[in-house]
Amino acid sequence: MKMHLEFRHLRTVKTIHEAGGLAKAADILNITQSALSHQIKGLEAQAGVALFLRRIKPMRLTPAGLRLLRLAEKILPEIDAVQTEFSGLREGRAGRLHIAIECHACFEWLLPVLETFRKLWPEVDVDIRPGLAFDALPALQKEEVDVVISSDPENLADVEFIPLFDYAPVFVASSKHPLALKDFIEAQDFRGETLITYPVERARLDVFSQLLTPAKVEPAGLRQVELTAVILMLVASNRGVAVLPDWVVREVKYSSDYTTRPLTQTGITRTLYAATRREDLTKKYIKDLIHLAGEEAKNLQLA
Amino acid sequence: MKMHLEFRHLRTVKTIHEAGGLAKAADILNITQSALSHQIKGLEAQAGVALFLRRIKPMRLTPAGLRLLRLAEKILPEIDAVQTEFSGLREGRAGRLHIAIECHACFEWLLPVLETFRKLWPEVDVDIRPGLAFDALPALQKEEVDVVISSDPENLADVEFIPLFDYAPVFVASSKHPLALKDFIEAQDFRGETLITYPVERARLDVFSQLLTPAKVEPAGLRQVELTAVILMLVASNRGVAVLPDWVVREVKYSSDYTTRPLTQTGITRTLYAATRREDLTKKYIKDLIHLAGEEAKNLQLA
DNA sequence: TGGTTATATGAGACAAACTCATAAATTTCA
DNA sequence: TGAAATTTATGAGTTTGTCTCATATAACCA
Repeated sequence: MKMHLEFRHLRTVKTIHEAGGLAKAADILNITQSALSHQIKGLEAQAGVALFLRRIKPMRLTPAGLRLLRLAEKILPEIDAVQTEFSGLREGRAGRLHIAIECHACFEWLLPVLETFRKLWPEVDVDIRPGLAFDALPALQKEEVDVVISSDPENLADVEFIPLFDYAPVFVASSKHPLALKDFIEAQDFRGETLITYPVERARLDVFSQLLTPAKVEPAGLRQVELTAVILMLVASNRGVAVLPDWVVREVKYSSDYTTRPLTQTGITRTLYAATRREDLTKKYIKDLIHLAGEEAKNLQLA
Repeated sequence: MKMHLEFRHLRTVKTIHEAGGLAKAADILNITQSALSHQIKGLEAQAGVALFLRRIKPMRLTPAGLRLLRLAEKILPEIDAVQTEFSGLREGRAGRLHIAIECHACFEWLLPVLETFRKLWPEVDVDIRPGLAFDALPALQKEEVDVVISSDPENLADVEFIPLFDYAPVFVASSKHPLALKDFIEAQDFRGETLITYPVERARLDVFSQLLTPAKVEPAGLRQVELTAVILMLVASNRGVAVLPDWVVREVKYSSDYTTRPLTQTGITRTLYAATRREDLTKKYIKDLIHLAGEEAKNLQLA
């Protein structure tokens, strides 16, 4: 004997209890009194227990019925909460914004952007996922993340790359370093140096993809460091050289013992993009994020 | 836009998630894959949000779908718990046993009985309600209580009075009290005494209903005391006399400074009954309670 | 790219739930 | 106490929604 309880039944039990009678409850629920009578009769038959005292006239709950009432009072608000959340989603107030960043240094400007965003869109679930920095675009397509920050746009059917701002990867070295005397730095200059980079594959590092790999130059040494601040400290104390986006060295002032130089005579310019699924471009909060990123970029350039 | 969420949907969401696909879930739920497809399509239409990623092949939950999954995982166990409780009720293992006691002294033997009962019937919700000692029988008929302990049986259509045991209301007085010298006590003997009783109406007190009211005798003083132990203390210190069921004075030995005497030459014998709704007589635990009460009574008589 | 697996869709069958009309039971009030 | 009013129950018929069957479409994998 299996009981076929449904939300309808819980709502009925709760309403009959609160209204203090079948007829009034029927009125509240916009349903006939007959329907309710049939409904609870069916429920009682399936449950195998009496839920209401019928001998009494405005009918009341039995202990078993009261148990069901407690269940209703626990469960129904949960349903309502979910309904409310969903209405948020429908109306674009709520949603998920999980961001994958390919460029390791992007924390620097992304965190303040997200701090602002969070206040504007309190119902949006924000997160940064540096974990899948390698294959972020497949993750985007599989809807595991919603935005990918990248400087290597690809031509994909369902993904749109929106330019955020331009930046220049610049050479960073200790002020006492011999190369600090040069006007600009070329690939060859790295030959005798220890290069400090973020711990990601070479293809994702501007130094390699834009300079060293094309010139087939291999630095004397390599060292991988997670944090921007630490990279700059190591560079300042002349333990190696690095290449970082210009805004990083402008913004972060952990030490003044390093100098920056452009890469190549003309300098290298790159563009940072926000990649999203085409369908998500209609979402206001996605557009807002991109806008905020642009604003933040301006601040950084001026700094 | 109203969302018509039902338990069925929660089960579906949960099963699809666990099975890792629509087809497998359909198999587990003993339903066609088509039905599930229709079901979630309908749900998504009404909710207005996508619950599953259809671009991916074994389809997966969207964030909204995951929200629903969390709801399912919270709610479904609650349902199961209630189902289990109800099956207990159906099979007579569980139920409610709320007892109203008209006779105030009955705590003395009822508590140990219930202690035993509780172990035998762990799923029965036991309670004593001394509050409605006055109109206990209407409460029984309205299913507010399930058993009434009373010594005044009435002839009611739907209520059955089952004799539990006989007892004798006996006179209790200080050992130093002049009446302690008499072989038996008559109504007239109360004329100069202060009578200590439970705080209930006269009609419910054996002294009045069986002795004083018929004889039109009024004691010199009256004092109402809640607790049996206190009544006996007061009697022992000669602050008044009392009439209590014989088992009380046999069992409770708070003080040895009091003596008991029978009421009238022949002694008065009364019977204590358990009143229940006729329909409840089929319940095993009700029969068991009555049986246990009889056993306890025997112990008291022997003590 | 073609085979395979997984999901979607449409039409019809079926069952559940509702409405309407009315009966039965309980309470109220004169 | 008995008639009126109120409240719940019941049966028949209709509507609504959910399921199945057959088949189309889409994604995955080699």
